[in-house]
Amino acid sequence: MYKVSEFSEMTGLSKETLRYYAEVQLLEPAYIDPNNNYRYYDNGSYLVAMILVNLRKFNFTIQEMLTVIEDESFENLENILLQKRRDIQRKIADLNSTIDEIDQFLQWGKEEEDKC
Amino acid sequence: MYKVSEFSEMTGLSKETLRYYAEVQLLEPAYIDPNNNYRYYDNGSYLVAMILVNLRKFNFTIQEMLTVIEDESFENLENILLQKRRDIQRKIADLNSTIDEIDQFLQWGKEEEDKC
DNA sequence: TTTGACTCTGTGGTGCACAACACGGTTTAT
DNA sequence: ATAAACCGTGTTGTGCACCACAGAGTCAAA
Repeated sequence: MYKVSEFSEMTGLSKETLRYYAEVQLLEPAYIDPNNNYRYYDNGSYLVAMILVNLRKFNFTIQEMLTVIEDESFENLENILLQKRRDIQRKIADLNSTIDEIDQFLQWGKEEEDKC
Repeated sequence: MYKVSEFSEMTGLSKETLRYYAEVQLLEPAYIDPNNNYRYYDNGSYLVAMILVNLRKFNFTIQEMLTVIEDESFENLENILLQKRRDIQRKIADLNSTIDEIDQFLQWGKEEEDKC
């Protein structure tokens, strides 16, 4: 059983983040001492935390992480990851068309210049 | 001279956005009636508005748009657009590496599965 | 002239994911 | 026993780019 500071160092998640994750029921402590409300985490928490750290890298929102965690069997994790993968590819496509639009705008600027 | 409603329809910028842009001195009205503080826009405002609408499409922040507008000659517009273009390509690269990481995570999941 | 449409100002809210306090209680090491 | 280090709760703030609303004044057409 680890206290927040220790668990924070283990996981790389700040104490505030851990508190926040507990609040939104994303990563609830394994045990809470009823005397002082101290939060304690265990190795199970650590596994979940590791997954969260990864999902965060993938730009998952809290809501998305919740849907992953709520499915305790992690059966849908793969599907959600694949969905996220498609989202990212869509974003890339959007950015590429933005680049095209910028190029058109630059071209338009050049034509205006030629007119002068 | 156009009043906000008319100018809003012309440009596609909402009245609130126009007010906000006036406030941050991004697009200041051509004339403000001192009697009632009504804001009036003209064809010059329209040209600027058209540029802003485009820059917004390119995900420019207000700050970035300000740097464009403050340079009245628009001499730096091309440079700024090219810089933005590079930023976007960097973002694309980041997203691609995120995809790689997702793929690795998926692979890791499969290996864990095999162990069972 | 009346009525409806328009305009202004000022203020507060939005969403996201925490960070940063202040204040007070608790634990731990010496 | 005492001081340092730790923990809790509650609240506010952050950044961005607006949106929404209330209340009041103003304008334009019939």
